[in-house]
Amino acid sequence: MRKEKIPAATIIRLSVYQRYLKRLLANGVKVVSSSELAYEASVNPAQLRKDLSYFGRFGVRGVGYDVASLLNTISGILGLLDEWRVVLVGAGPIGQALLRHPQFSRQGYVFEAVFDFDENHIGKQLEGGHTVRAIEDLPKVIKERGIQLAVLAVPSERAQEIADVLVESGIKGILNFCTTRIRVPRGVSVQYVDFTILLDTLTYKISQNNTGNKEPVSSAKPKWAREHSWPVVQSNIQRQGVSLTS
Amino acid sequence: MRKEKIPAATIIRLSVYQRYLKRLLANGVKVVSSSELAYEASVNPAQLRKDLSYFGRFGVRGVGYDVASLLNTISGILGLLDEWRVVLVGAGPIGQALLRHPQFSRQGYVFEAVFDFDENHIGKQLEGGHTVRAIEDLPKVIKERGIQLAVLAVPSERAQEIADVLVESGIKGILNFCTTRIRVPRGVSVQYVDFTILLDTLTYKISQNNTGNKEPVSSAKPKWAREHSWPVVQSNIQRQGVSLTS
DNA sequence: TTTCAAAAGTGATTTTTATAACAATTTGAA
DNA sequence: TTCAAATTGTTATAAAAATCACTTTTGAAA
Repeated sequence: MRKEKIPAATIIRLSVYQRYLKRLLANGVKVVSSSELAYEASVNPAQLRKDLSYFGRFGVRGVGYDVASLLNTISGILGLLDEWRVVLVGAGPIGQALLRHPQFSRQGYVFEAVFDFDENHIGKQLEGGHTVRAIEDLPKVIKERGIQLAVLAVPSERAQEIADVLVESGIKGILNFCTTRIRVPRGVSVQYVDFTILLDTLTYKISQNNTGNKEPVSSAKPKWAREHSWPVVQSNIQRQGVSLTS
Repeated sequence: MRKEKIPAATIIRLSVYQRYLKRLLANGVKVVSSSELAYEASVNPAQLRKDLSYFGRFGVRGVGYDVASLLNTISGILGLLDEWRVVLVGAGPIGQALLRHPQFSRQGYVFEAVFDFDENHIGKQLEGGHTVRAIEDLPKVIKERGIQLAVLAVPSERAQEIADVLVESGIKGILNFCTTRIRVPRGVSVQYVDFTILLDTLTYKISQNNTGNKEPVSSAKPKWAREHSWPVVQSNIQRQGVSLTS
């Protein structure tokens, strides 16, 4: 079960499972079955078991998974047992909104420093106690503190230029809110957050439906839904990626 | 070439192609080859040609694609030739940042109204001339103006509840910034924007690299990169989805 | 004209991913 | 003890998607 190539979609699903496991744990649930957890995450239970099987055997047959222990296992796989420090580049509306987004700290991400190249922003105090610093300080801060993650929220025209600086300084992962594909060397990963692409896929679907060009819908209830008699809302995570990684 | 099932990833790539075509057009480029455009979008040129072939034949052999015409074609496929009106639910930091995000209007999306259930927000004037309205007004506004798209940026606990209202009111597509999977009936689509999931995939990769558990890297230059002698930075869009649609 | 290089379109093939199906294990009740 | 129900782990199968490799078309230079 080792050594096999692990689908990118599996990692994304692990993150979703992790989130629901946290909620179960908070609710005092001790044990969960693949069917239950898969239902929460809107995936096929066989998929969930398969996803886990890439990494080992964590359940008890006939019983299910221990919530606390599976949560810990998945967090470990994702590398989330420790805190991750992140630099934010770009203190515009999106950047500032992210600083205040509770989900980041809840998941163990800590914004260490904020940078911008706009003279008007530099030196400004932001909510949360961050002071906007000049891009020139980036390499120093990243190297000194050994930071590996960056959130990139600058105007798209400057995305590549900043990405180069980040990579040069030792950043290993970039969460990119810009609308340009950036190029990074092997060993550095990029994930894109691209709202309008997603909206475009929605408009595509709506347009299809409106023109009567309906998707061939398999109206039958999928077999796995019958494992339990839950209402079917097939909103699978399959193929969700947004990978764009390199 | 019609009637075939169209991969979700194809639609996402169309959106990426569209964006680069816009830039080419703005730069006065008249004609582009599949290799050039594919390089910009970081995909395999055969992939691009195949993506287009689902919808028709738009190029000229030996020549390439007319930029203006292909842009128009793709925009039409995606349903982007008209303006789309959107309601925003949730006037928190993320929601407000989105209102100010230029990419939306550039792509033809117009925020028609903003809603929140927080008494402290309701009635507040936001930059851009929007006044925050109470959730109670949602159904009326959506129905009266025939709005089909919604951006959902409320606290996750309330996501499903609001989604139900949106669906009930006639919304056909939801861009969901909440961290809960929402359930919607067939005919309604959902796209998830989930920052921390993406960060988690970055930490996974970084952790892998750090533990020496490297991905099996195919060090050879992919064949398609040899079509032109460009430097290879394999950051494919393949499998990017974030679909989670229903 | 003829020839050649460029480049689209597409069927065939390969790769990747998801699903199904079932044997193995566990628990608890008869 | 034995049996039945629950539920995992995993192999086999199917589905989906990406890539290749080849054919066709075009335009331009010789």
